[in-house]
Amino acid sequence: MFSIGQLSTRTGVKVPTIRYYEEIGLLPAPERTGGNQRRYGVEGLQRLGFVKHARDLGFSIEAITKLLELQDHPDCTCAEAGDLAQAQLLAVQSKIARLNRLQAELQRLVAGCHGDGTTGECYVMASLADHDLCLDEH
Amino acid sequence: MFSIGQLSTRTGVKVPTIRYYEEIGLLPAPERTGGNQRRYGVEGLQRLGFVKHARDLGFSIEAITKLLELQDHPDCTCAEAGDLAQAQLLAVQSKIARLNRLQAELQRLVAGCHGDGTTGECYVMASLADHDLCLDEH
DNA sequence: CCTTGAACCTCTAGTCACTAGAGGTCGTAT
DNA sequence: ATACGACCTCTAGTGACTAGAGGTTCAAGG
Repeated sequence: MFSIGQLSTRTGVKVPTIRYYEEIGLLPAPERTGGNQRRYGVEGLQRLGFVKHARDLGFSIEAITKLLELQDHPDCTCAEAGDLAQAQLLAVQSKIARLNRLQAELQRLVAGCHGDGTTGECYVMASLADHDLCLDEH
Repeated sequence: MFSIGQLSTRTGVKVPTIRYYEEIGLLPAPERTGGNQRRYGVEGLQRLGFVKHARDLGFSIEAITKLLELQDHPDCTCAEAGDLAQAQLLAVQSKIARLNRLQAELQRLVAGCHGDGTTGECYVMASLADHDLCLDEH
């Protein structure tokens, strides 16, 4: 049996976050001691590990809820899990593309600034004020 | 003079968001008509354009507040603006690195799923449940 | 057995950057 | 004069937590 603190150190999920997950129904309410403290079994640890891992991969709580439902009904087809992962992959890829564009502009912006003038003639400020100075859309 | 709606269509910032920016002090309170409606001049339009552009580049409201202060005192050195842009660039780059790692794992995850089994034997589910199946840390 | 102190409990409120909705007023075109 | 869209304020909600107050329980050392 694990206390909530032990679960926290083992999974890397903070204690208030674990309680929050329970509150929103992502984790089932565990047993309690006579003094009303949470005690988790191995299955609680595993479920939280699953949640943590999926969160690290950027899955939303909503998506994780669906994944957990699939996990609880292991005879359902796995296509849906694949779809969720696929959607997550596309979201990640579009974020990367967008960030790459931002990176390019920020690099241009930083390169143009020598830190030796006043903001009145600063390329960073001018570029932020005037979108037309950007090379591409964002 | 522009109404809040005209400002919205010209900058692409939604009307409630403009009011929100005013509320938190990012935009100065504009003039009002006799009937209490906001009327903006060109400088209001420009300031909102600046904010929009910086937000699109991922600057936090806090950072934008600083940038606007710098803009309002154009005789200060621009080094600080450069620092903010530099910090933003580093943040973007680390996000990109992280997302690239996630992308790799998600691709592996999606590739391993053929959508023809049950979740009991699904690679997606197994991989999410067991972090040890990951190739690298995240 | 007793005490100490860290870990636990609940509850409320705050974070960021908005977004949604209710219920009412204003401006402008016909 | 009358529509009707755009505007106003205010409150509350979003996601995914985080922080703090104020109180209780557990486990280890004496």
